[in-house]
Amino acid sequence: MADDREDLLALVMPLTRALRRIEDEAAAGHGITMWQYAILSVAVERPGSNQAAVADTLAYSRNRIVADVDRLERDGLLRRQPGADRRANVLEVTAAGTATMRAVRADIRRHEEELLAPLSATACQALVKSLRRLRAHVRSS
Amino acid sequence: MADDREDLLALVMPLTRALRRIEDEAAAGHGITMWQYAILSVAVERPGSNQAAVADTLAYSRNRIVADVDRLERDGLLRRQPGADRRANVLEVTAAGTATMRAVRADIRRHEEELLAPLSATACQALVKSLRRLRAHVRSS
DNA sequence: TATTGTTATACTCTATAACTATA
DNA sequence: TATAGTTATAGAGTATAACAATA
Repeated sequence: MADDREDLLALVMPLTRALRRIEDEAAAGHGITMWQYAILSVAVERPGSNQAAVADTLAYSRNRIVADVDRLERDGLLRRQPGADRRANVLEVTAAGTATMRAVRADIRRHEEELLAPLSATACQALVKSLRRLRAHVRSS
Repeated sequence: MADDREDLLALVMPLTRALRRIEDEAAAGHGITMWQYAILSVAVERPGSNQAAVADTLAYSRNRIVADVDRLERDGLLRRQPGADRRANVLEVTAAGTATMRAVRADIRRHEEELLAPLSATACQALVKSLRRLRAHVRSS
């Protein structure tokens, strides 16, 4: 009853905040937002995805992705391509879009390394492994 | 360059979301919000704290805490006590407030256990240890 | 009938700035 | 002058509902 262990949320939230800031700043450094970077990432890694699929993968919103895709298309980082299903827009990332995505990702990786500095290589591997397991678990429940 | 490792944020965000929902629902189950539960927790664990100190501890806002303290005081879970510095309100949790806080915490712990189920006891300890180290690191930077 | 993309709307959360009373 | 608490306001973020085109 008098369980005085610390809340897990209080343990994880500072880390999440720091990671969020890293992605915000890295994306802003290349003229896009964190969500736009995430959209480019998924569109590159899962070619043939439409807007709904990308939004669902990111646990993002099918409404809000519209404005982001508008912006990415206007800036020439991505194209809406008609697919077999003529309702859907297949998101095709351009060469410029891929380059921007990779540049943002490189910046993110650099700052993530600094953040992980206090952990040993094995501790870091164990952390990633545990986080992957927990993610799979919360997704299936 | 072509660093194809996954973003840490994408790894941590689902976990944070699940923990956030656990706390939201546990607090709502006892008629308060997650932030109000967090305020009660800090006020209990650090007696003599004023509103600013509690807000800072939670990385919350000195503005928004006002309405939460209003609500907690109105419901008899907490009192604003004048301290030596008459500008400051020392937050004194009532017996009812302590009971509510512990009840919410017990519900949170129960759901946290379910969430951590896929990890072994040693993996769980290692995870908490690594998260504590990372939190200390991001706070000091 | 259901789904994709889209738009509009409202609601919540958050950040900023100002004000008061004390110090 | 600086700080604690308070209030008001504006902005960002988010959720919900509706619509047209297509399946």
